[in-house]
Amino acid sequence: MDTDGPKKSTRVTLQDVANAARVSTATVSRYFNNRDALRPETIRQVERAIETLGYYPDLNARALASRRPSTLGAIIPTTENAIFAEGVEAMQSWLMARDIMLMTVSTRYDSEVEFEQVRRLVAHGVGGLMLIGNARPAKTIEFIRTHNIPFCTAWSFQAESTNPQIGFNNFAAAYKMGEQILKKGHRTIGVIGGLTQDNDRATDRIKGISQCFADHGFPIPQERILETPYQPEDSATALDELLRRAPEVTVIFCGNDVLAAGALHRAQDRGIDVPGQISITGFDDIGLAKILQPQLTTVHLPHRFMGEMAAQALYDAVIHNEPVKSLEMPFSIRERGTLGTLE
Amino acid sequence: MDTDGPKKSTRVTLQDVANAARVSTATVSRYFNNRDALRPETIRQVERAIETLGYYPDLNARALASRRPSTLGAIIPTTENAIFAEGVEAMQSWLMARDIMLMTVSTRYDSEVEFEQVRRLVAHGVGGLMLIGNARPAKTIEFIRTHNIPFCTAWSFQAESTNPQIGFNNFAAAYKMGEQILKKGHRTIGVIGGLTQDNDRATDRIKGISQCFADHGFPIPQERILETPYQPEDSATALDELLRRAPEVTVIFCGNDVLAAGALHRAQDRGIDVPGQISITGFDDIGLAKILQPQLTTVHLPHRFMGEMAAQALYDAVIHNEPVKSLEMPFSIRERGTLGTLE
DNA sequence: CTGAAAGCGCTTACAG
DNA sequence: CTGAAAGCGCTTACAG
Repeated sequence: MDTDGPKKSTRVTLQDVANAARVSTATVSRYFNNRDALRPETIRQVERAIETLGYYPDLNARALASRRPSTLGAIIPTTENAIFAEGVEAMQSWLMARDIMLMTVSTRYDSEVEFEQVRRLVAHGVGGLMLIGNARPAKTIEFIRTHNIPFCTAWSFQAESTNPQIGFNNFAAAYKMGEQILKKGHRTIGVIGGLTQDNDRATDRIKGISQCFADHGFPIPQERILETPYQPEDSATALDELLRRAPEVTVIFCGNDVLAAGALHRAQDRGIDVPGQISITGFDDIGLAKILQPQLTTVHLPHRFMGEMAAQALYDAVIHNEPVKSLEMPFSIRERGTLGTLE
Repeated sequence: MDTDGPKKSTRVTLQDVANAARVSTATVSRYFNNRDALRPETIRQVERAIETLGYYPDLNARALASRRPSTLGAIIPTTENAIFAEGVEAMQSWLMARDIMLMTVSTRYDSEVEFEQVRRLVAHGVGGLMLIGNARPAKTIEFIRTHNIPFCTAWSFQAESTNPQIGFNNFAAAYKMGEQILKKGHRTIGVIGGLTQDNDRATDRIKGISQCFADHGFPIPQERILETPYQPEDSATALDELLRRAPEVTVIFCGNDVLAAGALHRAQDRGIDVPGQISITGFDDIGLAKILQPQLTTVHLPHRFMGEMAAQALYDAVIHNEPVKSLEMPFSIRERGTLGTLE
């Protein structure tokens, strides 16, 4: 089988294939990268050698030699709930079909951790980077630009941002949900939003619902707007606090589905009928929204589509050297069970 | 700043640092890998050069040259619900603290996809691999062994398996849940399990609950055991079917929390009180279990601990050349709201 | 159409 | 303690 004396490594290399096929490594390389340049007969020889040796190229070595990266990075706030999972999964599938690996890491909603993750991924040779949202210390984007790495942000689209963005208008989506809530007759609203620090999605969603109610003549008092970490327990606590401060609210706008689930759970625990006594709305439309009882009325987002578009934008940037262009994604309100009509 | 003429690449390399520090690349390399071998003064020179140039090592090139991998792979059935997310997240954190990147990919519960993912990760140079469970076509493990890649399986621990496993005994856990159910007075049970094809967790859980009820004199008729994909909708459909076949059941053992959530949701939709009229149990104790109303009685697993142990086992194997040793993890029953006492 | 050779960014015996 | 040189597994002008 092995006619060239002892091999030290267990790994089958290009060189091994070249020896077996009695051609140069350049030719074997061309088999993978420029097959048209080879004679049919040569192709067959190489093919046979690859087959019998069970050769698989070392993609890192290829990336190093060709200066064409084989990995991209996605940095998301959390992997532990489904908010980003579906989009990232779609992104990964799209890229894998093109032989690019997506490295996904999380920040726990901490912009310092995010910065560390950026450096780590760059050190690991990612050719492009997707980040979530636009709010973060300037040094992070500076670092990425300095290293000349194509990037985009996602899950947010802000006219005022200079980042390439594949996202949606969180302000407008929250505003629209506000109109829906108003249409149902609600006038007295509470808000349980995510922490707005370095989080433009949380910020814009709170701004959107606030602006909407203000525009319609029902400005939301500051004490009815709560910020909380993204854990169901935190949201449950926030619900208690909100009801203490303003027992008169008839509806609670939550910054995402996880917060809505926590609030719903606590309300039901306290014997409050949803939506009979209090309505609750979510945001994101993750799988959870349809498992809850009643199902969540929430903002639907095109998670998979957004992931694929981000993948494509980065791919074109890294492989075809195109600039990453922004793309605004649509959203819509999904009316389900937790938003009731008043009187 | 740059005294050595024009640079083509934008990337700062070891060579650049060596030039700036007026030492050889070997010395700069030693700064990272064998600092003790350097004079304090040399260290300072190199440090300064690194600082001013903003140098970060290319970890792939390092891995190539040192034959020490910088990445590990985790292949899990799905990233879209939280079943594996917490464990993998813990694994990733543990490895990152040691400068190893974890590449996570999913199989959609398809063992052919899993095989493809193994090849892909190996091509991308992972030094070790974690797979979920022990049931899969033989070629997958053969491929891994042929390539001499350390691996372990997780989320399952079977005495009869020859794989290195960092997992728990699914059979015993299901059996224990069965005892708990019996203790509550239930005798007529239905089962909604996951698809058992190439899935030892699903298989062992069904076996465990079946054995338990049989041992206690209440064997479960075949038609009261349903297998279904892991989507809440599938589970909802399964509940309907189960209730059609056997309206007399007082409790439903579900193969995991997502299935339990789907069954719970459908039951409540049909106006069935849980646990008043029907009890439901889950498995895994993911975050979801505590958001549902009532909260799920389920099997608690040490997700984070299991992830960290898998990380450590693989790390020791890859870096210190130790064999991967199996480890059986504990489990426990979490009594919450969905399992009621019969009369 | 194909090969010899240089090079991608590192590490590591081997000398001194 | 430090450097010159070979090598990790690939790709790609450059010749022919």
